[in-house]
Amino acid sequence: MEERQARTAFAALSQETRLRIVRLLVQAGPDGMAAGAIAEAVAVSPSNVSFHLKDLEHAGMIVPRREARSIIYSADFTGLRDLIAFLMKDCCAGHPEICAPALADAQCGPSAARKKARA
Amino acid sequence: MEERQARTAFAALSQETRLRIVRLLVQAGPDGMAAGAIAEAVAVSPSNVSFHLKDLEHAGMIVPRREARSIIYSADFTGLRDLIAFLMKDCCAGHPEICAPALADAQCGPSAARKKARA
DNA sequence: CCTACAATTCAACAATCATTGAAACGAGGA
DNA sequence: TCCTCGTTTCAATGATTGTTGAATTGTAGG
Repeated sequence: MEERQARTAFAALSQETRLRIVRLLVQAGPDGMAAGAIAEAVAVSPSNVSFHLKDLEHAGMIVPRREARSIIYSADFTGLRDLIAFLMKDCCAGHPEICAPALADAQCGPSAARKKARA
Repeated sequence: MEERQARTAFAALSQETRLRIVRLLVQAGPDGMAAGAIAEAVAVSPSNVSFHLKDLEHAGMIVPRREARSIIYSADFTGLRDLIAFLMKDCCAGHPEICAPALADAQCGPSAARKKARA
């Protein structure tokens, strides 16, 4: 991931409403949520949520799809993953021994350790 | 890590000069660099670098120490680690199978895999 | 074709943030 | 003590960003 792209993603996540939207959509999973439902969930006006959704989409954090009259947004797990990778690469650059413990603390779930061991 | 703190960190990293400073200090390691040296390295005025350093310090991304007449800044690896953990927790929440592959891609170095396997 | 609905776009305004240069501060060395 | 160097603080300015409400676009049903 390029530095410029990473900065755009960081900027997107630094805003309260946008971060709440991302967390909401991560929880919602691949099914996603309609723009209107998101607006209601985070309690902001439709035009405002649209503004932020566009920003998040541009930052590669969410992805839209049309479904009947609604537009459904869902988290872009690839984008989120790439951002984590960028951060880890910078954090650990030349100092794996300092950052490595973070991996243990930040494990996603009980299966993660096994997946690592396989490698 | 709290959401508010994470947002402050994201905001800090979203600015070009600040991100360059963080990457510079990560590379510099625990020894860190003096404010003046940082200013020269990223090619901005002393007052401007001071402004950004204060912001990064407030965001928990760097830590200062006095040394003779200079003030030495170094990367706050704990803060960076916490931010990664926050991102992974949000990204993976309820979906470890989607995010887990990121760990393999983002390994710090060749020794990381062994350290994981040990766990 | 007309109406209703979901979402976006637009223009305007308020608020926040980045940059600059001058001035002030604090720690050493002569 | 006085002077110098490294850094920070301050006030002013310009640039970005967030918010609001009205107008617009696109989709579906009567």
